[in-house]
Amino acid sequence: MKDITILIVDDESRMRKLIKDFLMQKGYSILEAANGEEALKVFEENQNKINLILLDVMMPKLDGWSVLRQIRQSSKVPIIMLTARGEEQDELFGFELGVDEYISKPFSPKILVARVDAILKRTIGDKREMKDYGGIVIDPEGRTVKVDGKQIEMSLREYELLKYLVDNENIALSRDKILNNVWNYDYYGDSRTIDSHIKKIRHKLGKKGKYIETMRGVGYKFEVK
Amino acid sequence: MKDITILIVDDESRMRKLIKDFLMQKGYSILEAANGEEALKVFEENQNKINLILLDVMMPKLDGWSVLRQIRQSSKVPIIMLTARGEEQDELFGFELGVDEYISKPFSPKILVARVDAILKRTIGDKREMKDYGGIVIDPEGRTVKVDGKQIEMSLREYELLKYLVDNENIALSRDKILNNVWNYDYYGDSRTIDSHIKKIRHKLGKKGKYIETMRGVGYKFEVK
DNA sequence: CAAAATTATTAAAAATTTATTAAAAATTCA
DNA sequence: TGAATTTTTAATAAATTTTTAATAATTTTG
Repeated sequence: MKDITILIVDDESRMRKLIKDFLMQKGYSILEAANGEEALKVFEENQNKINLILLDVMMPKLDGWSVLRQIRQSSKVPIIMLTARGEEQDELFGFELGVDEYISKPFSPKILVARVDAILKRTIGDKREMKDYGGIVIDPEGRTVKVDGKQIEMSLREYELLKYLVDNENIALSRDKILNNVWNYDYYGDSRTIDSHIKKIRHKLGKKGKYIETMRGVGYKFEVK
Repeated sequence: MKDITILIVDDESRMRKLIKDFLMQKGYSILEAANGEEALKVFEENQNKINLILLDVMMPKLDGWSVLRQIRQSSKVPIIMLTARGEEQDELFGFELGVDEYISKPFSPKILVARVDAILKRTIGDKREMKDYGGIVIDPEGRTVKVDGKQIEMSLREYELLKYLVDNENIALSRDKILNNVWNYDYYGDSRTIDSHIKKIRHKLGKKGKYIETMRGVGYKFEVK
């Protein structure tokens, strides 16, 4: 699961900070808004990367319900409402508008994190980050490589070497650098071993093997041509 | 829908009746208890079929907190606490003890029903959900594994290891990660022990054993092929 | 252009990693 | 406690990967 962003909307900065700290600790990226208007602005600007919204009900300028309604016109992003006690009568109303969950203040951080996790799990599942380098698709989580949609088998060193090359796309890498990064720092072997692997990788990549360019006297470079 | 049973614990019979009427109307089965002691007795006798408890805090003989504590020693059944206004300061304390939700009196029946529905949805609703991984069906509640409809016996470690693998479907898991997650963090043993278990699991899965892929130099990966 | 330097290719040796098997140790359960 | 089961260890076999070494091909340089 990679880079999940949560928007926290609350007028109390102390509350925002509290929630932010806990969620960041769990590895989530955070965006903040201090009122309804700001929330809509931030949401609009980052719509594509926001995975969940924590939305306070009681806020100046534009309250949570209004924000909720606006957002629901264009998005199904999961929303958790933060309600102060005594606002319960509105809850039913909220469910109809597509609120996914309520958390009433004061709440324990544990509860908050648990609910956030639960909702994200059932909405995003796993959003994996696969990169496409001109038809070479690498899935780092699954450690797989596909060329034109067909998976190819790669050994550990082959995979790591290819990964290192594509991670440094368009950058010429010296043999030394490659050895230090793909092999252990204390590797003493022949630097010819790189060639062997490059050979095999190129072969497995087929036509796209030419993306690995030989930099004579230096090393290699990955470049989509 | 399966027969869902809710235990209502409150010393006021009028209150019990009110809640009961609404919930029965929604199709739930109801059990009642008029005080803490009775609640524990009823719970013990019907533990297996009770899906949720509505628990009043203020009661003679044995108050709600004590009942909560007792029940939490043996069960994770969802519990909603009914608090009178002014008891809010105890809530944080309650969440730590495993309270799922609070509703403060007086409340609207609609709210009550909405919360009950919401909690049941996320507890029974998705928990009973068995997952099917290409013919391997896992029921986390029953801790059972079926392959092509036939149940297979699995030891603790085998089950946990398989569960960890399928929970991380399509993700390559290093031996370290596996050890840290399936075994204790302080496990010092040989990492070869993983192989032994993998061997056994694969054997038990029969043809589908090949879903557990060896990631040479890394670890293993579960992938339905 | 020829020699030198560098990389590609090939095949085989060496090293590493995993699978398998069986037995020992630990744990559970009646 | 003792039997049964589970888990771990250990040893060996098997499979795969990595490295090495030797030769060929290519590029650079004087």
